[in-house]
Order: sequence, then structure tokens, then C-alpha cells
Amino acid sequence: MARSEKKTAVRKAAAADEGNRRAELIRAAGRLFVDKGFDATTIRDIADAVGMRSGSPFYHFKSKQDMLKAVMIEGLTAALEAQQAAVAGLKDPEEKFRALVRSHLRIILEDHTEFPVLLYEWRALSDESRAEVIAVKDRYEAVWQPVLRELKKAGRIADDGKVARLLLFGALNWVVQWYRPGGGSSIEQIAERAIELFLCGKTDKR
Amino acid sequence: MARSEKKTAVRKAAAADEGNRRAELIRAAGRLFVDKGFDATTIRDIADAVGMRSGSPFYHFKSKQDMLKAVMIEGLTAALEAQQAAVAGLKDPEEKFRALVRSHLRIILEDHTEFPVLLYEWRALSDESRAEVIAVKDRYEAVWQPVLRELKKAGRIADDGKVARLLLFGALNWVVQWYRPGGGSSIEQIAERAIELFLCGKTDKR
DNA sequence: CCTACCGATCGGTAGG
DNA sequence: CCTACCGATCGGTAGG
Repeated sequence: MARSEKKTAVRKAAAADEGNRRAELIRAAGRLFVDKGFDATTIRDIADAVGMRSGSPFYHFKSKQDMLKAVMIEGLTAALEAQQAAVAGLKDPEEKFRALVRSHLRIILEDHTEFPVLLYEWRALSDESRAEVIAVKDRYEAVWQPVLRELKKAGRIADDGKVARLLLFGALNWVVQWYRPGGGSSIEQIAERAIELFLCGKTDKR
Repeated sequence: MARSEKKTAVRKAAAADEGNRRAELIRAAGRLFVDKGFDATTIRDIADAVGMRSGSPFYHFKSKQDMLKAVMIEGLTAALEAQQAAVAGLKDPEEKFRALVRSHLRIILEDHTEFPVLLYEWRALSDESRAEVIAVKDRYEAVWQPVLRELKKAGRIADDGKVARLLLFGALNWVVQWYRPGGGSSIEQIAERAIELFLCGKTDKR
């Protein structure tokens, strides 16, 4: 009994360790993919970043493609959680909307997230991986839908259709292209401008 | 005289031919860069597309980087011309704005343009090339500035600052990511939605 | 997880 | 513009 307990403990510790190394790889790969792009990042770059030899990442992932998928799903999952926390307890649709915009910008711009990889390496994903990632992405976007519908009902946005939603995401996602931390505008300021742009019928309802 | 005339003619024809081949390479490279990305496109792909051998593109361009720069400047120049033609003769700021939005979407979405390369391969550009491309890009964006200022004065948009302008470009540029020809929405329909989104104070000024 | 390695590919060049 | 080629690098694997 004592022996099997010990064995289980060892196995658990080993499993935790493996999970940690895997998570480290995902984080390092994410950062590199964001900075240099998927194609321009080599397995050797990633291995270096976590202090491994070039062959070792393949102990944790069966291919570079597989790492990309893992990075994206990790980023999406973190985003999904942040988003749910942001709107939790809010009732007013405009407040919810403001919270979603702010949360989305933070996820995209704060540099400890792997999320932006999703935005720019979509093309590098294999067809099979893409299907898996889309499933999580749909869950993320689904949170916006009812909020937009309520805003439409309240007359605060002109349209809540698919095109309008994609234009909105575009304006927000594009920010990764030009935002520089410590630059002209803070994340909060950009969020304010964006909200103002989308809810523009706002102040002049007499 | 006859001989030197002939020589000149031959030289001119040769120069034109070289220019044609160069232009063909730019077009083929542009299409491949849009479809597969800069890194994933090989010189051999490009050479194949125009019926050359793998070493020959280097007769026209000194490096792959150089081709990328040429593709971007070509795309920007075409866009600049299309844009100027679109607003020529228009007086009303709202009309000008509508024309600019439509022109921009056409340039981005109609598949004979190299413009989208600019949007997604910015990172692949070397620092030196980037400076050259930025100069042309600034001229393109400069056309929007006075139009937005007039719209602001007329109370049709909330803000004409840098952030607002970038959010606007973001919404439009992002369309490349999801637009599919023959899909749910036409370019004109998307343009309408975008204009409606940006000029949202419009219809309800009593 | 490391060592040692392989096959393939890629950007680029010399010489004509 | 082609032929023939090179050096470098890269994703991935076998065997421990």
C-alpha cells in the first residue's frame, strides 16, 4: 500500500511537471509567434526560450502545427474567462457592451496573452486544427450577440447583423497593428473612443 | 543614323520587355503573398507562376525582400490613383466619405490588387524598406484627413482624431479576413453598413 | 528530455 | 534569362 501510494504520488508529480513544461512551451511559443510570426519562428527559437534542446519540444507536441493550435486554444480560453468575468453581474446592455470592449482590448493588447496569434496566423493553421479553434472562437463571439441585440432594440446601434459585428471586431482587432504601450493613447482611452464610435447615437437622444 | 535608330529601338523594346517581366513578377508575387503569406511563398513558386527558372527572378530583384517592397508600393500606388479618381469632382463631405469607403473596400477586396499584402506582411518588411513604404502609405491616408475634419465640423462623426481614424481603417481593413466573393454580402452592401456605422448620428437629426 | 543526425528545402550566386 | 550549384537552416526522428 505504502509503495503504491508513493508510486501514485511520483506519477502525479511527474504529470504536473510535464504539464508545466508544456505550459511554458505554449507561453514561449505564443510570445515568439506574436513577435516574429509563425513561419519565422523556429522550433529552435522556442526550445531556446525555455532552455531545452532543439529536439525536445517534440516530446510535448507532435508538430509545430500542433503547438500553434495549442497556443490559439490557450489564448482563446483565457479570453473567454476574462470576458465572462468582465460582464458578470452587469445588467444594463450599454454597461455590458463597455465592459466587453474594454476586456477585448486588454486581452489583445496586454502582452502576456497569446490571443493575437489567433488574429494573424489563421492562415498558418491546418484545416483540421482550424475546425477545433473555430469551435472555441464561436463561443467567444457568442457572448457579444445578445448584448448587441439589446443595444439595437434600445436604438443605440444601427444594426446588430453579422456584417456590423464583424466591422466592430475589425476596428478592435486592428488595434494590435498600431498600439504601442506607453505611446499616444492608453488602452482605456482607445476603449472610450471605440465605444463613442459605435454608440454614436448616444448623447443626442433628447 | 539608321543603325543608331535601330539600336535605340531595340534598346527601348528590350527595356519595355524587362519592365513587363518585372511587372509580371510583381503581380504573381502579390497574388502568392496574399494567398500563402510572404514567408510561405518561395522564389520558386513565383518563378513557376511566370514560367521562369528559380534563379531568374534575381535578375529583376536583388532579393525576396526587394520583391515584397515592390509589391507593396505597386499596390499602394494603384490604390492612391483609384482613390483620387473616386473623389474627383465631389464637393459634399459625406459624398466624399462614401466614395472613399467604397473605393477602399474595392481596392482591398477585388482580387487583382496587391494591396492586402501591405496589411498582413508589414512585419516581414525590413526596416529600410518600411520607411519607403510608409512614405507612400502616408500619402494615401492623408486624403482621408480633410474629409473627416469636415464631417466632424458638420457633426456627422464624433471625433476625427488619430485613434478614431485608425479604428475606422481597422473596421475596413479587417474585412479582408472574412469577406468571400459570392458570399453573404457584396462589397457594396458592406460599404453601406460601414458608412451607416460611422455616420450613425445621421438619420435622426430632426 | 538530450545527442546526433537526416532529408528536404530555401534564398541566393557564378558563369555563361 | 538558364544551368548548376552552394551553404545554411529547418522540421522532425531514432535511440537512449
